[in-house]
Amino acid sequence: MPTNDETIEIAEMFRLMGDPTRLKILIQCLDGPVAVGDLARLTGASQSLVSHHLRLLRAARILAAERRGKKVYYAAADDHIRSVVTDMIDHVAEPLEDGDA
Amino acid sequence: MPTNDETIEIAEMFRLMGDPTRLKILIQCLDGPVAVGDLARLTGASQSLVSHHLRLLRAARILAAERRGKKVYYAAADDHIRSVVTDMIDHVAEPLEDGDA
DNA sequence: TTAATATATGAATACATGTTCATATATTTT
DNA sequence: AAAATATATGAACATGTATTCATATATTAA
Repeated sequence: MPTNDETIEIAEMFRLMGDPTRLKILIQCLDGPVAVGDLARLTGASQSLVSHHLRLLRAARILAAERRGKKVYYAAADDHIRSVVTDMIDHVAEPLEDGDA
Repeated sequence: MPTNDETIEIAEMFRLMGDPTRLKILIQCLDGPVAVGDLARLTGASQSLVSHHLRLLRAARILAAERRGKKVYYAAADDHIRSVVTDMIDHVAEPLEDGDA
């Protein structure tokens, strides 16, 4: 059972994953580093909006940034992030279970 | 890679888990059914607020309700929900990893 | 039926937040 | 140096939402 502070921290991470635009960005970053411009293209969001969201995801250590020349590449911070997201993807992908569990 | 609709659905689940009060409720329901009144006591939130949140969690099939006499008991809907939450708890509990992964 | 307990709901509100627009900063190229 | 490309940031706004308060509904007890 997490402490109160941990619970708030966990909620904060879920909250950040709980916006469709941010989640799309995050999903695109699961398999490897993606440049900001590409994220904008892939998600259909504006460059500005993507940048704003990236700042939040970076601050929460959900994504990690790395600069290569003019471009900045973002990738999932670690395997835990990846597993939480893929777990939820699997959850939604599966058919509904029986109610009498 | 989830479809756009699936992504929105996943974001909605994360969003619901992303509020501290709701997450506290959800965590209390991980190990077994808990009555509404007890959830209010355990989380320190008002009965009304707990009920409002329970409605959202129930509607999203994150929690399942079962009535026994006067009381209504809530529990995590399935193992996927449990694993997503416990995964995140483990993630936060662990020390920071090296950046050169 | 009335009273008591347990939960749910509707309205109102204060606050948070996602998005856009304009602009600033950083990096490379010429 | 200036121009071009890529990303970041600040302000403003419109919308969403967590919470409270009062009240309604459901179930059991007397």
